[in-house]
Formats: sequence, C-alpha cells, structure tokens
Amino acid sequence: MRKENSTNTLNKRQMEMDCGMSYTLAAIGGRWKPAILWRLTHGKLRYSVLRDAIPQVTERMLVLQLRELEKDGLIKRIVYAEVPPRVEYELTAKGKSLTPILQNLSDWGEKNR
Amino acid sequence: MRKENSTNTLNKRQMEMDCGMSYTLAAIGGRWKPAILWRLTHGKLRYSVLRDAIPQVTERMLVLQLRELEKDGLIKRIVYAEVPPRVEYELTAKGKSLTPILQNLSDWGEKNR
DNA sequence: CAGCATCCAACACGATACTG
DNA sequence: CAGTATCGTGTTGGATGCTG
Repeated sequence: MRKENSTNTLNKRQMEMDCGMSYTLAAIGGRWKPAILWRLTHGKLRYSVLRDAIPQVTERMLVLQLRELEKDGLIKRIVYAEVPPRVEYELTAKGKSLTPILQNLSDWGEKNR
Repeated sequence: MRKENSTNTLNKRQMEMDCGMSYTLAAIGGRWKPAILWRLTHGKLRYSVLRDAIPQVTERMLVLQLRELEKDGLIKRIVYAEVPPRVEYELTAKGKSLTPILQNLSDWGEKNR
C-alpha cells in the first residue's frame, strides 16, 4: 500500500461517492440478495415459498442472507406463534425504496449482456 | 441443494430479473470498480493519475480490476507508443451508460447509511 | 416448518518484491 | 511509467446432516 499524501486532495465528493456506493453494494451485493429482494417486491412471503421460489439456493445461504438483509433493515421477519411454526418475510420501507434501483440494475443487465 | 421440481414454474420474468441483476452486479461489483468507474466519468485518465486518485488500492488490485472492466467492455485501454510508456483509460459508451446507475447507488447509500 | 451446526473448497484480496 | 510474480490470509459459499 502506498503512503497517503496529505497534499493529495482527493476531494470530498469522490469519497462520498465511493462510500455511498460501497454501502449500497454491500447491502444488495450478496449472492442471493437480489433474488430475495425481488421475490419480496410483490408482498410478504413465507419462508418455504421463498425457498421454493429460488431453487438454486441452499437453505444455509438463504437463511444467512435473510439474516443480513434483516440486520441491514431491508426486510422484516415476522414469526407467528403457531404450531407448526410459520415465518414470513416482508420488505421494510427502506427495502422498498430499493425497488427502482434493482429494476435499473436488471434493465441495464438485460440490455447489455 | 434441493432437487429442482419441474412443476415449479419459477416464471420467466423472475429469472430475467435475477439474471440481469447478476450480470450488472458482476460488472460493477468488484471491490474497486465503482471507484475506478467514478473517477473516469469526467474523462480519460492516465494510469498513474488513477492510481494516485485511489490511494487505498494496491497496484495489483487496480490492474486486475482494470483488466476486468476492459474485458467487460466498460473501459478502453489506450497505449501510446512512447518512451516512457503512457497508458490511458477511458469509459466506453457502455461504461458511460452506467453513470446514472452509479449515481443512484451512491445517492441511496448516502441517504440510508 | 423453519431452521442450525460442522466441515471444507474456491476465490477475492492484500503485502511485498521485482521488471520491460 | 506501468505494470508482473509470488505468497499468504480471510471471507464466501457449498454439501451434508441434525433439531426445536
């Protein structure tokens, strides 16, 4: 790593750009997060439905990514006190605000791949 | 991995969404790609300028990510037949078309972190 | 039903040294 | 100036089996 030069004024706008983007990419960048978020855009889904809607994901990864999305405040986990257990996942307002961005990413990908 | 059920019609729109997004995220998702792309939005930059504009990156990673961006057609590498050598990097049209999307990602990140 | 625990492989990324 | 080469590490994610 090179030494950082104090006269090197990489300006504030650039750092904020990097920073904001890193945050967003970390939030949606997991291997299965886009798939999960997209499935949830049309409403609440039960764990088993979500799982069956993304057949390629292992349960381990599904749960891990759901937990991260929850921790980042993008989805809400709703546990019903029933037997057998029922758990549903739903986008939060923050999560919903990502929808147009996900759409943009998808559109760009479809057009350019 | 669960066995894929042939009656499980995960519909075509969903698969295209995932697919397009995966493609886009792979294109911009590298650790330093957003930083590189952003630096290039205002025009051609020389290798050493780019390097000094992102002091945290090692040369190894910078070159690797530049090569991938080039392979994906987002940037163009221009080598001048001079001594000492000079190399410049520039966004392609495809790369430029990402700018508004990067801006969205940055804005969302700034607002929500 | 909705997970968790364990083990393991692949890869991304960093540090450091060297070069056409 | 603009890179390569080599080595080492931490994280990501997959396979498999078990559980409140």
